[in-house]
Amino acid sequence: MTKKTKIRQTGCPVAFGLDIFGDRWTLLVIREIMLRGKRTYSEFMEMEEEIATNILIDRLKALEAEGLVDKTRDPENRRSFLYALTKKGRDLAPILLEIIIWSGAHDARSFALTDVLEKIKADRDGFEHELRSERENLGDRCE
Amino acid sequence: MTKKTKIRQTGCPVAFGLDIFGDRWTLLVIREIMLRGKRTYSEFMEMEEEIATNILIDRLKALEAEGLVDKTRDPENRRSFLYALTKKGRDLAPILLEIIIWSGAHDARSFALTDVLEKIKADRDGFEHELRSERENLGDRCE
DNA sequence: AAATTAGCTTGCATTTTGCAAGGTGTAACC
DNA sequence: GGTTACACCTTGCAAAATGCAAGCTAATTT
Repeated sequence: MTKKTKIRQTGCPVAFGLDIFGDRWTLLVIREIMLRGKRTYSEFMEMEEEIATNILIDRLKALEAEGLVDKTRDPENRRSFLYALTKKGRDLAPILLEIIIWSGAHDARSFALTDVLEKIKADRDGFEHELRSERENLGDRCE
Repeated sequence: MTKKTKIRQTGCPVAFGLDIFGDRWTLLVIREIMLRGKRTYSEFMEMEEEIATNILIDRLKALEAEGLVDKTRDPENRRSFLYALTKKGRDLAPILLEIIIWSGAHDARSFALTDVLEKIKADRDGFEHELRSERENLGDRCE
């Protein structure tokens, strides 16, 4: 993992959050897990934004180190691992939803995840609760 | 301004948002304006996290270019400029609030902005509305 | 036992960040 | 009106992060 980016010990919650997910890739990995039900390295590699292998593994290790994801062996495929969000990771749901709402309002070209945006608009709290629930494979339907 | 970071034309609202504020500094500048009522370059330079001058001006220019802040001459001090959030910028309020909530729940050391966190807990929608309102000097009291 | 799959590691070029010093256009002071 | 100070930057360079391509290892399939 690339040298841990300097932590700003100012006690500010905004700075704390940015120290963990304030970069161009971390929240995209979270998105893949939370909204598209992805769970493995190879599935993450399939994301549209073409993340580089070293960046992906770096972010996965950082997320694991911060306690946002758990990594376990896939019992059904011993050469694969399963990455799953912890509660701390699932608690990012509202942040992700607010980003989607903001971009939905301010970017005409944000056509992906429109099903998600519709769900948010229809029942924000219900959908957020769904995302935070522990069961897996939730987001498979999101496009 | 440093070469415009590559835009990911995937149409994903999460990626779109990250293209604009997915770095370690942009949302801290927004925080200074929105929660602490700061308006000038020198006031931003006073932030606890010690932003470098070139990074600050780079982010201010990017925010202006993206239409999140307006830059005007200070009518009362011709050598100063005033940076103010546009509606698009103020609409980031919920994202900032959710980050504060998340860190408040997952970082014991996030002691700054506790007054903000209390306000959010007491009346989330009211406080968000207050932040989104057009009048200035709102956040002066936040610590 | 050869090929394939899944998950990485490594080396190197490019880009961004961070740090320190310097420069420019008001404005205030003597 | 000359010096000083303030506010806002600019520039040069080192360090770190990102991006790209190739290669490597262990588990599995053929």
